[in-house]
Amino acid sequence: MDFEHADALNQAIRLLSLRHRARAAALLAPLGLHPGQEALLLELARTGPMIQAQLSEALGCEPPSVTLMTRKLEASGHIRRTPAPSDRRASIVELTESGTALAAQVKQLWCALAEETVAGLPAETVAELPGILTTLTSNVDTRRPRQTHGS
Amino acid sequence: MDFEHADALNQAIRLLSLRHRARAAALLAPLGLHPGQEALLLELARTGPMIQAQLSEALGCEPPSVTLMTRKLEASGHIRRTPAPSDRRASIVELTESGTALAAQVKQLWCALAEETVAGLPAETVAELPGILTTLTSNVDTRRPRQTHGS
DNA sequence: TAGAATCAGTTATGCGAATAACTATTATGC
DNA sequence: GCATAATAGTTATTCGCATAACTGATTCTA
Repeated sequence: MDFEHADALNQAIRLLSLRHRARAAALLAPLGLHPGQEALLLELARTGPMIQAQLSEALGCEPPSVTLMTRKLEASGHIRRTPAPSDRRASIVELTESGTALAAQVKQLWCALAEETVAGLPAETVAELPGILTTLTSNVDTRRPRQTHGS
Repeated sequence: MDFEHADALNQAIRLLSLRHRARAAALLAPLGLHPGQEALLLELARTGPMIQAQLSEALGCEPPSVTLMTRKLEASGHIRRTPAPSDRRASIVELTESGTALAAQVKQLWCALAEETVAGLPAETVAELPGILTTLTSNVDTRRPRQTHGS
């Protein structure tokens, strides 16, 4: 691949990151959330209470990041951390009532953001987009080094 | 769009950001660069000397970010900042010899990264990928609100 | 069962990037 | 020409995310 195409691709990914995150930040700000925190709330809403190591795995970020995010979400009252009975090293993280309500709001925002993001694209492109992006992601994934399609 | 699809898309974009950036960081580290700095070098290599406001526009990030990045790249000797003769507010940023050589290395890495990123995708998907990503980006762009294809 | 390796979580630190607030310069309008 | 607006750049602060180094708890093993 020549540099022109390579740069177009890498630059497009970099800019999409910036803009999509900035747009998410703008939508989440009225809820008092910073981008990244919504993923934690949504994961808890989807899967239920879990320990931080599982959150780290599910969110695809490192444990220290989870420590800081959980601390802030706990301070704002959206999650609760309780010691795990079977493992005194671990903390069980779960949504509070406030957090559950907030997650429901985030879900709506999330749909609006996705629709806004793919506006103007043909439906079939939209349909295959998640798969394409997932392939790209696993191609450059240094944590789980390969395993493209989960078949 | 229902939440399942919306979340799949938003999450895929978020994860691609994290992983692509992390992979870029791993490739750039041996050159002494942090991700984001390579874009500045490549822009200077492509367009030539320019002032920071133009860099901010070209890179799609805010002026304070440019201030910090230019300071660090200047400290490591890859760029040079000289006062603009016609405007005493502005600084002209240009590559040094070291920066020019580094940019050439970055170009090679950039091609390798792009090829790695799109591995396993059909050629026609790869061909339309930059356009799709650019559309997504301008759909959520809060700086230049719309104007998808530059026709 | 004692020692080693592993694992959960935290702290410290550094980076990119953002906003807000500020200085200094240039351009504009009357 | 002078007051006002707009522009270039910086500083201060905040956030997410990363790595490195560490503590404490658990598990494996010899």
